[in-house]
Amino acid sequence: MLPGARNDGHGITPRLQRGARARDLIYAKGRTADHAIILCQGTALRFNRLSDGRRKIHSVLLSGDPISPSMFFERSLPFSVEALTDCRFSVFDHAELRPVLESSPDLVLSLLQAFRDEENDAREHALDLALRTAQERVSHIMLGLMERVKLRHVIRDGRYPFPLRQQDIADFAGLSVAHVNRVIADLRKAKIVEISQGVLTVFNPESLRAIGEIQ
Amino acid sequence: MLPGARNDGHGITPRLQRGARARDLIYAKGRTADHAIILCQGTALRFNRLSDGRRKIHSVLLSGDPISPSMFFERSLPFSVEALTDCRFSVFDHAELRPVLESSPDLVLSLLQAFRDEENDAREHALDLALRTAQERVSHIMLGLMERVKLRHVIRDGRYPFPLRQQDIADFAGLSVAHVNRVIADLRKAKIVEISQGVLTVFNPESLRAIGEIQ
DNA sequence: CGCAGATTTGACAGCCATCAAGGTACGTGG
DNA sequence: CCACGTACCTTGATGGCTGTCAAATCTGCG
Repeated sequence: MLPGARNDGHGITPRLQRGARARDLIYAKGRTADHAIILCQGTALRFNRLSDGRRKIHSVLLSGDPISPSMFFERSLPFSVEALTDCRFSVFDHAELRPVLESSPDLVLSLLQAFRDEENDAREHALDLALRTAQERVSHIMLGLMERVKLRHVIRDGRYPFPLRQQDIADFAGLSVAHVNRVIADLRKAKIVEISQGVLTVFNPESLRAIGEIQ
Repeated sequence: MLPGARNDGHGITPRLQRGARARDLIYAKGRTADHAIILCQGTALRFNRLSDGRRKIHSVLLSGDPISPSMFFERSLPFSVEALTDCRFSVFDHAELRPVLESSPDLVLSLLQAFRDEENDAREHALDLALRTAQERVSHIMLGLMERVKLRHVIRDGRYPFPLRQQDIADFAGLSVAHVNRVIADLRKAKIVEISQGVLTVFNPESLRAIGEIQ
């Protein structure tokens, strides 16, 4: 199925299909936008940047993810979104969305559920940041992304597409690049995982889960 | 207005009014519950506990706050809730809630907005944990609570009701009690704030904001 | 080839955790 | 009235995890 021919299963046709190159800004924090955006292809990052240049990545977006559930009824968001790889995404106008939402209770329900998932994610992430070590956080990030990538790709030989650079992992896990590098080096030396050319190879998933699995 | 006489402004009457003593568990993580709970009086904590006993506080609930927006349409939550002070709360049955929600679009909208606020809160909190120092986090927690308490109480002489113990602040900020104590001691020595008997006295709000205000 | 971006590594420092001990306030019971 | 227990706050000593800074290496690409 071509991206241009897709809809969301609710009979809504996107007004626009658009693309972005890796590192392009898809949405700038606070910018007014009367539309919702859903990622169709590629990987993107939700993040905030502080005045001193430090960055916090809130989540990684994969194909099928909306930029944010809020964007279905809000005109601006409190974070930015940037393409990590080349992306394609669909744009849905608020004007066209509103009547559909108002007449479709189950669409509203999936919106509520999307919000619930986002909130649970954010809470779990905060728990990680507060209580887990660097090793645990990095492993947990890998495991979380692996789970989601599995739903979209056939995985062979434990090789997962993994487009995050070490700087991205650092900004996600609240660590310095140097330390993320050391953590990954340790995982590599222990023959648990290896990252190379945007591919995460998992040699020992049990050990990885033992370190990064929550609860 | 008596708590028992309150409703939420949408014409829904709570099925039950209930109370809890300080330190009582109001809701246990994962427990099935076919109702939503709204705090009417007192202060409560949303938290998770790890198997090793460590605790992460996700947020502080004040009067008027729902235990969680999810609870309006989910049967269980992924965290527990405990009374910090003596509390009163209202219980709304799902069975009675559902038809009201389905027939009232603006109620659903406020639910969506509540979710948006929760998510933004959680994200901002994660950013704090990832990028801020202990001083900044503790000050930020104080400022956030002060803002919300201002909406509910008349504040005189910079004296805010503040029921969190140092252990609670630690579990909220992802710090050890010992270090929270040192941070608070520094703030006291700098004549910025003082905590005593559940009252936070702010001597120098400008300095506090200079440390803990975000952006 | 040469450049830019990313990864890797080492030396060093600092923030904060851990552990331990003591202090204070307050209620309870003898 | 005092002894005692409990909960919470306070403080010091020590160490470790992780940040900072800097430089070298690697990689892809024009």
